[in-house]
Amino acid sequence: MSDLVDLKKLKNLIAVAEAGTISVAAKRLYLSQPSLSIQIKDLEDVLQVPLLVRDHKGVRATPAAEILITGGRELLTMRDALIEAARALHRVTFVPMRLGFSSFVDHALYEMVCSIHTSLFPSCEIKPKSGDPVDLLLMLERGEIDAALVTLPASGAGLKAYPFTQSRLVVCMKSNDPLAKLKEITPADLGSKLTIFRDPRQHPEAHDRLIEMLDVVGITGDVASTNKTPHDLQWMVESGSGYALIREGSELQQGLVTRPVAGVTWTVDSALIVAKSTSQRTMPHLVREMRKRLRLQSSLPPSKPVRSVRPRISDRILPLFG
Amino acid sequence: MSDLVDLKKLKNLIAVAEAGTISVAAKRLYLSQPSLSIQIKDLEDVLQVPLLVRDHKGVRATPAAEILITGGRELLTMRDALIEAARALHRVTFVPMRLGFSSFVDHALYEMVCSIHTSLFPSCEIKPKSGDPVDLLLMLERGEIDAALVTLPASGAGLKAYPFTQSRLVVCMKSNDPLAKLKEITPADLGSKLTIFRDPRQHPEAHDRLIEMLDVVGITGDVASTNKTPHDLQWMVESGSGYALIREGSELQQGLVTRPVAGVTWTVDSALIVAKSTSQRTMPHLVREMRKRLRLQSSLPPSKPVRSVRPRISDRILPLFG
DNA sequence: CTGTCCAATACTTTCTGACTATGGCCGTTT
DNA sequence: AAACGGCCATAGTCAGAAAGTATTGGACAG
Repeated sequence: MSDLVDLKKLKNLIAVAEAGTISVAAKRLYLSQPSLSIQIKDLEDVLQVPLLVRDHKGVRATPAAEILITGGRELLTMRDALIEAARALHRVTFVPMRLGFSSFVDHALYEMVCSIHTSLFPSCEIKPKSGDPVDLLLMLERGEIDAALVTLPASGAGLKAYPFTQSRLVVCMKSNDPLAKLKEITPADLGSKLTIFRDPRQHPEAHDRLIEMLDVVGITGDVASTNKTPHDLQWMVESGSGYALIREGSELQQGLVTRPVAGVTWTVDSALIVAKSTSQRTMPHLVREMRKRLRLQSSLPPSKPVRSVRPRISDRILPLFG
Repeated sequence: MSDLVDLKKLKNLIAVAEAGTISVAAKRLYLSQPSLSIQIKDLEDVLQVPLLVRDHKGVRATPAAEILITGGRELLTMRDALIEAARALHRVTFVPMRLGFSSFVDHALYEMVCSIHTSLFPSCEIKPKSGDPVDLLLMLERGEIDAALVTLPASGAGLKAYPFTQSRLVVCMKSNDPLAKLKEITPADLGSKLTIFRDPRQHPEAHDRLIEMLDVVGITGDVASTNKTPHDLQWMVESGSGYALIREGSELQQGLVTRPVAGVTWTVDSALIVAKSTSQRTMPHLVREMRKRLRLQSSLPPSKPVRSVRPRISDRILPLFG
């Protein structure tokens, strides 16, 4: 019987008791409410003991559950100590995780990757390296870094991409621009004023695709200004040299606004690229946990029919590899 | 990281260390060798510590593994105590498991069911009830028993069958019978001497199918003697009133032998029948564990192309239910 | 050499576990 | 009252984890 009670279940029971309701606990645990309900029910079935008293405003732990909770906490700390002891004995230090990131990747995503990795592997140091996607991919192939956060498309020998987030692209303009009065911009409005771009050399594939997509709606992307960072991009807009496409929800400088483009939905995908041959064994766990957390909060806010920057469906499934 | 180390893995690590080789431990744990290898490897990857020193004659635990093993044992006993405590608090007694069985079901199977159930749920009493399949199924439908071990086919409203074992049927005869000199009997040899049967009223469906199968090879099953138990069946054979079909490998009385029938492979399936609505929440676990144990040792010893007593494939998948 | 024993790898299959959607219950609000 | 909102439970579906099979490779022992 005891094999049917594992530490994960105990941990979740504790979380439920602490939260006072299953739904709240589920949120904290990045689980759905039914999953957690079922876990508790399984415990009750196996032990044949009621653990929670349910009422309309939540749940309360029964005395039996209290025992399990205190004992469970003890077990959990003992397990941690045990692992600590075993690792200390060998005096092993984790090989640091060398994480590359492009400056055009959402900072929150980068933070999330770091925080999840350190919460999973507290003693594993992260060595961040910022760089251009094209360079990062090369470094990955050479084994100089373990993973990189870049925007798709991204390809390289022996690399695997795990798409994490998808954001809509919107037009960035000065707030006193005449077009800023409109709720939406039509492609025609943009005319030839979409001139401010990210430096194509940073990510040639992404640039080509973007130009391609613009072409589809009749916009010729005249690259007048190329920029190394999102910050520079906004400065250029501010200085009045034209419009730029940026990630919806980006933090904006004073005096700038963004407007969606009517009739199209351009999106940009951020992904973690990992070399299949990496010696970092932490990567699969990191990816799994990231996916778990992003699952529930995913999906773009509904606005327009979606049409991706990346024309082929296959890209979404296997954006890269050769 | 610690969430990636669960008690099951620790338990298996302990088993490996105790066994000295992964293969042996796998057998004891009713697992395949690769599964266990992978589990250990996962642990080593997560902890980034080598746990086993492999050589050609097995494995040896590293110091780090020793720590995990002693600590793990402690954790396991603490968990057991914890569960015990929680259950004791509520003074819950398991509702006993009422298990029916037909006397024509292999006794070893019955023993196995009981031993697994009590090893999973030590404090859950088993109340065995022997009876005829037809009666047992009725009792199941009425909720008077929780599960029954019978031979297929078996059907009933709201019942679900879990086939466990499949045995070949062989002809039982006196050892001084002229046919006993042959290695195999042909259906023609049997002629009309196959006259000793199980009481058809005990299990009408099974009887009908058997007659049907005999008919296919041109044997008319003249039911001259009907018997309530396998024991009685053998007595009848011994007394010389004819042949009987019995489960291969059955224990035989003095003076009796069995011979396979050439050209056909008749088999009999034993299954656990469970009422879907039973209040016994232990049943799913019992079934799962039984399947796990039978998986590795399953499959009939190769002898002849197989042809089942039960004519339709669908029976194997869903032998019953209405 | 060849056979045996053990562990590791590659690939496939099974089944757990998590999700979505929905329904019922109970208070609170309009 | 009726409608709404919060909470838990159930049903049904699906992806991914875990287990299995088959095979390879290495290291003796005969």
